[in-house]
Amino acid sequence: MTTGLRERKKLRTRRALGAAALELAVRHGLAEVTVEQIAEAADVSPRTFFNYFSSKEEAVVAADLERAGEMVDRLATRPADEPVLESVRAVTRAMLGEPGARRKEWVRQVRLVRANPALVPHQLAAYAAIEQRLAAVIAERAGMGADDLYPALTATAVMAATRVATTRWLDSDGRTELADGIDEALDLLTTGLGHPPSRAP
Amino acid sequence: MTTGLRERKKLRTRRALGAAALELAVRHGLAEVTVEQIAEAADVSPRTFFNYFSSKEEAVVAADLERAGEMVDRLATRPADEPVLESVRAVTRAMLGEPGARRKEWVRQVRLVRANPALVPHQLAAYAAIEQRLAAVIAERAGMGADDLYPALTATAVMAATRVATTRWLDSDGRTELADGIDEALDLLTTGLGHPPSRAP
DNA sequence: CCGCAAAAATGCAGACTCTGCAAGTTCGCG
DNA sequence: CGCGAACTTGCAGAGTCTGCATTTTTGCGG
Repeated sequence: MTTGLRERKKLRTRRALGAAALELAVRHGLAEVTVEQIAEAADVSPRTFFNYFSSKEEAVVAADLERAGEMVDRLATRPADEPVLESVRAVTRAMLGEPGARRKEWVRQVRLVRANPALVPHQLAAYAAIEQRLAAVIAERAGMGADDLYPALTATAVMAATRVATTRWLDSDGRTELADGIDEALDLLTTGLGHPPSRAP
Repeated sequence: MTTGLRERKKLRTRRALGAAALELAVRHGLAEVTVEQIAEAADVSPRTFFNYFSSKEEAVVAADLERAGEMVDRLATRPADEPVLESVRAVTRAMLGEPGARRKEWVRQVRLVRANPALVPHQLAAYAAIEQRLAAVIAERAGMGADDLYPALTATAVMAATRVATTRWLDSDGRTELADGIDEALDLLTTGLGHPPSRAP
């Protein structure tokens, strides 16, 4: 087992801090929340907070980073001969299907980011970190290096597709299905962006 | 004319601050530079610095934001019946061709970002701002709304392509031509990411 | 040319962020 | 058990960033 009591406790603390940050930010507004409050809510000292995150923004975004990381992990387990974008499709649908309380948490977080432009840079930074890992997975599939153009570009494009679809879904305010939006975006990437899609079917 | 003396002076101050921030960061390392030093170098008070930028990171990245904005402006002047990705190609080549001292400045800046991960979020935030405008231009071309999927996704994808190509170009350390890399990336987007490109020609 | 109202720049106080360092505490391995 | 590594914590200090009141510039109409 890779999980000593030590590691588990650290993870719990980390999550507690992230959750507290999100909770407080949603309730009082990001700007009104101080690191001291977050630390107190998670029952650690302010100094300890900074041992885990370098800012409250990072803490708020941490859960999403973890989530995206899990997505890449799952991607790595898909059959190697499946086209990459198909794998993404499958994993996305799977993750969107399962959710319990985590999904609600995620939606709150995404909404918070929209409401606080100050969070955007941090969210993007988190995604950028994931992109690296995603590129590695794609590269392996394609039998290329992680720094070849195709894997790198595909990784960013996939993240972009997800982001755009998510944004549109939020804007639609429940009138669309997120998984469908992501499918549509992935379709566009698959067939190429050379021309606008012909009129809706 | 839209440019009163007032506006011009403001722009000059803004640029002076950005340039000073970049210069100092390159010379002494980003972490070693304080807002006070930047302000002094630009001959304004520290307080004034914050009237223009909300952090030194933002100041460092400002020039690139301006540059990207110019790119979108030029894009808007291309013939409306030209395929979007072709327009991007043309504008990119044009801007990469012209440069005088500005290009060197840009390269320094991009290198600085690579060396300081702390800048990544800010760089990405700048690009995200541009994406909005880019999406609007693309939407107009395609006769769609700026929040339709195609324009939004294409805009992010184009930015992503540029970013990836730039990164790869930097890594290649002068052994490749940036414009070629961007072309290649745009080709991929045009033909679709469904399959890895067949072996090199 | 003059003087005025708007726009900018500035100084200052104060709250908060974040880091290094030097203790304490806790955990798990032998 | 008992020790060393890993964590947490407190503290001091430099720096960031904001609001507010004040002073300086600038553009304009008379």
